[in-house]
Parts: sequence; C-alpha cells; structure tokens
Amino acid sequence: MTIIKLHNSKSRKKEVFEPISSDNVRMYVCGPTVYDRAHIGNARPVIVFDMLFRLLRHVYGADHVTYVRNFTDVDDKINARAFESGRSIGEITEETISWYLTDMASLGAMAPSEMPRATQFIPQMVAMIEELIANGHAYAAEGHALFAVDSYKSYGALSGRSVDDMIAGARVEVAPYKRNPMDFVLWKPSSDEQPGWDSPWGRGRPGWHIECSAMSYDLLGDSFDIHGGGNDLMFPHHENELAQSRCAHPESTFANVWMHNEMLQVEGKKMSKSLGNFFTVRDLLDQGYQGEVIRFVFLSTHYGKPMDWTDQKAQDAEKTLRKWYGLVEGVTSADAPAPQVVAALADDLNTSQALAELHQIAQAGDAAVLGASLQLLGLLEDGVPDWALSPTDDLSGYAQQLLDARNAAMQSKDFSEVDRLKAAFVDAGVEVRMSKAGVELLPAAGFDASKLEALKS
RNA sequence: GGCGAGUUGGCGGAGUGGUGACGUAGCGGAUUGCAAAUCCGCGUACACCGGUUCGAUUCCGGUACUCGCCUCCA
Repeated sequence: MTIIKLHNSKSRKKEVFEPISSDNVRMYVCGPTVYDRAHIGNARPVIVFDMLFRLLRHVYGADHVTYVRNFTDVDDKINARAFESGRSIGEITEETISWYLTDMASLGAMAPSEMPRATQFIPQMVAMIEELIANGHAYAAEGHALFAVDSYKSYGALSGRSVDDMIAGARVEVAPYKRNPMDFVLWKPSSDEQPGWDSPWGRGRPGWHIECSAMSYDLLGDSFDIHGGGNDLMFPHHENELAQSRCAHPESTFANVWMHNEMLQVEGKKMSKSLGNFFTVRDLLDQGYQGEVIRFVFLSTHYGKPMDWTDQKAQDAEKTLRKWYGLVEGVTSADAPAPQVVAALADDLNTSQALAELHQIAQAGDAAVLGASLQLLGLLEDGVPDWALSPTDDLSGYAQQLLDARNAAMQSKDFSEVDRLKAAFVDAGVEVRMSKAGVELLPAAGFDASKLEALKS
C-alpha cells in the first residue's frame, strides 16, 4: 500500500497518514458561502482537495473514501444580496449552487460524496449548542448563544495564538452580553425579515462556525481523518470549529489531520475589486481559458505555497497540454498511472513533481501510462477534450493547397507562394509541419478560423 | 504590535548536508527549400549576514523584502 504523507497544520509537520479506518477514509472541507460566482481564489482549495480525494480513492479504493464539502446557505451576505436584488434567498442560493457545481466541474473537480447545506442541519446545530450549554462550554444571553472560550483551555492551539494575545490585539466585537470578548456566537437572533428558526433561545439563525461542526459530526462522526480549507480559515473559523466539536464530544479528536492551502494572488498582487484584478472562474472560462488549462496552472504550484495566477502560466499550460493530449489521442490508457506520479502525490500532494514526472513519461513516449496518469490528475476526465483535438478534416483542404504549392515550388525553385501561405497559417494560429512525407496543419493557441477564409482560392 | 508563510537560473517551479530536478525562453548542432515539430548539446540559480560542519542552497541564529491572518473574505 502506498504510504501517504501529509503536512498537518496542527503539528506543523509532514506526517505519515494513517486513517482511523482504511475502509472509510473521511475528509471534510469547508465549502463556499453561496451568494455569488466563485472567484479564481475559491478554486484553489477545490482543486487541491479534489486532488487529495483522487489520491485517497486511488490508494484506498473509490468506495472507501468519504469526502464532505458543505454549502453555507444561511449568511448575512446572502441576506444582503437578497435585499439588494429583491430576489428571495432561496432563489439566490439555488442559482449560486448550480453555478458553483458547473464551474468546479469544468475545472475537473469531482463531486464530493456529500454536499450538505447548512439550512438542512439546523436541528443538529441546535442540539449541539444545547449540549455545549449543558456541559458548561456555552451560555445563552439576550437571544444569543455564545461559546465560552475560557472553558476550553486548548483554545488557540491550532492557529498558534493565545487568548491573551488576541484580546490584547483587541479588535473583537465588544458586546455587553459577552463574558469574555473572545467569546463567539453560536446562535443569534433574527429580525422578522431575516431567515430564522425557532430555538430554545428564540427565533434566530446559527453562527457560521457551528454549521461545519454540526454537519461534519452528522456525516462523518465525532472523529474523522482530514479537515481541509484555505489558510485564511484557520482563525477564527477552524479554531472555533475545533473548540466546539471537542467540547461537545469530549472523547473525540475531531480532525486528526488539518490541511490548509495557501492563498492565491493575481499577477503578483492580492486579488481585489479595487485593483481590477478580480475575476471569477466563469470569467476565465468565458474568455476561452480551458478548464484543464486552469487546473494545470493550479497543479503546477504546491498547495502549501502562495500561488500567482498569470496569463503566461496559462499559455505555458495550454502548450504542454496540447502536446500531451496529442500523444494520448487515440491511445487506450494503461490500467494504472505511473508509480512515480503516485509517489509524488503521496508525498504531501507534490503536484509539481507529479507534472515533472509526466514530462519524463511523455518524453519517453509512453502514451498509455501518460493517459492513465493524466486521469489520476483529473486532466483527462472524458477523453481528450475537444479543444485539443486536431480537426484535420477542417484543415485538409488547406493542407492540400500548401502541398500543391510546395510541389510546384520544388520544380520552379520559387518558394515565395509557399512562404506566403505558411505565414498566413501561422498568423491564423495554425502550426505548420512540413516533411518529405507531406504537410500537416494543426490548430494551436490563438487559432482563428476566420483568418483562413481569405486563403481560399 | 502578535501569529504564520514565502524569497531557487530570463521566467515558472521541485528538491537535497557533498556528482546543478523538470518545464519554458535563449544559444549551438542534426534535420528542413526555409521553417515548424522532433532529436542532441549548452546554464558555475539557490535574498543578505553570521554560526555549526571536512563540506550548506539544504541545519541553526539574525537581517531585509513580499504575502496572508489577527475584521464571520478560500
């Protein structure tokens, strides 16, 4: 059995991964709050943990891995969006969820085993809060339920902060009903316009952190193997999840391994609307960036390092993928991916190393193994994608035209017409390959069929 | 201010206490009408300053710069 090593944020070390049960390896990843299109930064954890999901399925068997990724469909940002647009909350969340699923699928991300929605787990959240109150880890105050940070002495261990330091930083919301300024909300009251559910503390809605605790408990149990998410969620979200879950289930470990992906930047800067470098996955797809190309760019940087999205990387990725797809086209994949690719992934998801191995395999010309390895990486979901296929039929007429011109030129020794045609093809984004055997025309990056029309004679 | 991450050749990006991954760009060669593609070859890169060591890009300490979090933004 392949030995998997993963960097555990909790210990800050790379550790050998040992699942609680190899019959059912369990992973939970924080999903999106559904009020708008997923931006490119949102895609990073999706691709990273999809890659981990695929690796675990490969190693433990597809039926022995459970991957849960939630939808947060109750949130004040959603309320605000509904208010602005005059649409209903349900309408907005449904639409956003379907966008999300479509966009992520186009990046080659498999559907997780379970995709729970927070609003479907309100009773479980209420039950967990009641348990916390009964255990003395939480208290009710003015329609709120609050977690008592003082009651959990390991609070701050995951993110490496002390409660005292955090209070000294003093940018927490000060509220008269809080016993400690760091105490965070488990349940908060809703106005008549806001979505709400009846509870022992009055009509209200859950705090953000309790959602993940309740859903992971319900679907994966009190202790499971891996909890993933973006680095920015480590505090406060994951710290709070951990505190709630362990206090509600004192005998549990909650997640044994915590994994965090680093953030994404765009052209060297933080993505923000004010800098004008903010864009969604949908924007990229609409601009003609292929899903596989976007995925490749993400895989080319290790998940634990900051990553920069640049157009140059996308161009390089497309070039490489076209080459590889060309090799794989028409070849039946091998049964198993290359061992060195699996080994690279098993070493804390070293996707850049895996891609380097793929270069070697391609160089050696082993198309079957290349295909199987591309599948493992999620880059060959349904065969070679259409955009990378060479539509030889479309270009065969032009190829004949070029071939005729060359044959004539071989006699006359005047190659000007051949050169003119070739330059035109290159301008239209067509790669020209001429050999004694014949002429080959391949559409490449920037292919523009309309430019070829002018060549028709 | 507190906590954390990063800094590798033109660019991207792994990795390692001692024979300079890999890709891409560039250069030279084979091939080609010329190219492209392909193949072959070519690079004294590890932010800076100390320390440990026979030897450090790799370990330790410090400095600089970049970035993230500390404000329910992945």
